[in-house]
Amino acid sequence: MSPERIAVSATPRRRNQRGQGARLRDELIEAASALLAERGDPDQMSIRAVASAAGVTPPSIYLHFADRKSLLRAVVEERFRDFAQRLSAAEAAGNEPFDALRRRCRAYFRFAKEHPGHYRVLFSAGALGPKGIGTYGRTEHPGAGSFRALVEAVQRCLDAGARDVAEDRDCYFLAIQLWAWMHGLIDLRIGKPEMRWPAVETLLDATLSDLGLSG
Amino acid sequence: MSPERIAVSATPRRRNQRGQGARLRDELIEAASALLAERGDPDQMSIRAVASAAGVTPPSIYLHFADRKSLLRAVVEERFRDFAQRLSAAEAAGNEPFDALRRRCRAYFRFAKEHPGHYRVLFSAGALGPKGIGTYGRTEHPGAGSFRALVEAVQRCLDAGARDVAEDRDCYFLAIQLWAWMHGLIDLRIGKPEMRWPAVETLLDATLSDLGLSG
DNA sequence: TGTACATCAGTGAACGCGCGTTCACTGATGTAC
DNA sequence: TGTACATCAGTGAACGCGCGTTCACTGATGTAC
Repeated sequence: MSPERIAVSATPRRRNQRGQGARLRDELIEAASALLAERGDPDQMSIRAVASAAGVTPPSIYLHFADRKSLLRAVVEERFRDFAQRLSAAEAAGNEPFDALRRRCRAYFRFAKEHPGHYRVLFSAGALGPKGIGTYGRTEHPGAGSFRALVEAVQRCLDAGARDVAEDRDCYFLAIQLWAWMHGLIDLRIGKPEMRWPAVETLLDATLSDLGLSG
Repeated sequence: MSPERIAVSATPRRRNQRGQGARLRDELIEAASALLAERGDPDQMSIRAVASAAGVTPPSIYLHFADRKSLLRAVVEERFRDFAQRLSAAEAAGNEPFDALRRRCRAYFRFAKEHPGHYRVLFSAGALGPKGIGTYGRTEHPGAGSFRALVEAVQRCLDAGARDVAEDRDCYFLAIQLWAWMHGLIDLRIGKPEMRWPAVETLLDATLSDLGLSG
């Protein structure tokens, strides 16, 4: 019954060779990632559950991470890296600014659909409670780069002649509007799956058009 | 140190008079509401914390609620009622459809700003985990009425001549766009307070205009 | 009017659980002489 | 080549904690006779 008892690997795991102890670090991050994907809640990523999923006893986690928060932080950074890379790759496949922006947005929705647990951990308000990751202090937030990339993608659309009705809105303002809208749609869909939701593609095209960011 | 030990009322509470036992039910809902407002996470609303806040021992909660989930459900319904009433009252102060819709939206943002903890419990994806409230089954979701009211407010704008460029979008589609956008903005602001956010009023007016729903 | 009794609004102690973290340890493997 | 030793990658047991829920109980208050 107790979830930590569920063995993930049938083979009970062989101790790493001398000098290869750091491998466990990666295995722990991977196991913790899987737990977050499945549960979608950082509180559920317990030291004991991660250890069990990695086929190891709880104290061995402390050989590689100072505490639970450090492990969580490492996992979140890893997931943000993956997220950023997917979106950039998708955008790069576009051959002009409007297409590129649209591809970036579609990749955003795709990530959320394929990894809803991770999406929630990265972006939902609930992820940052007293037991969450807390503040990042003076180091940059691991998702900041992706937001900058979105702002730049919007700017390229403006440069290409979007919103030709002269407006007082800059790329930052428009990026906030677009991001908030995408996030809200995703978060509400996760939280209220019983509602009747129009297709994401249709909604995205409509919104890009409303914002004056379609070709 | 243990949070449940923090006495909320200095006077240790007097037992209700005979026949007035049901009063504790309301006191428990109120205490639980305060906890949710403060913590913003249903998992933090523990039986023991609620009991302590109400000045009562944990088992007495079971005199009025079958289990933790029932209590949580009762609190959420209460908060949804308050939410719906505020938004309707705000909308009613408008004298034409565009103004009414705008007032409804502003009241939505106001509720989230004044009660961020409750907002998260009502609307954020994180609120519905395995330990959350779960599904409402065949009874209507307690927030359904508010969404219908938004759809109707949008429809009145359409009737009043919004989006005169003939469009294929109906009031439901537009309400989804608007709601997703409002929710995303609120949820991101709660989760990423370190970012530079434009004023909500400015953003709302821009978005209503983009959607063709301003007068 | 007085008293036995029923009811009501709770209480106190206990249960088994999973949690983060600590500490002393073990046993295999490599290295120095 | 053989052996003592150091190092490394973990383990096993335990700590104190808060949790949801249960059970038998208590003591004040109203009611029947």
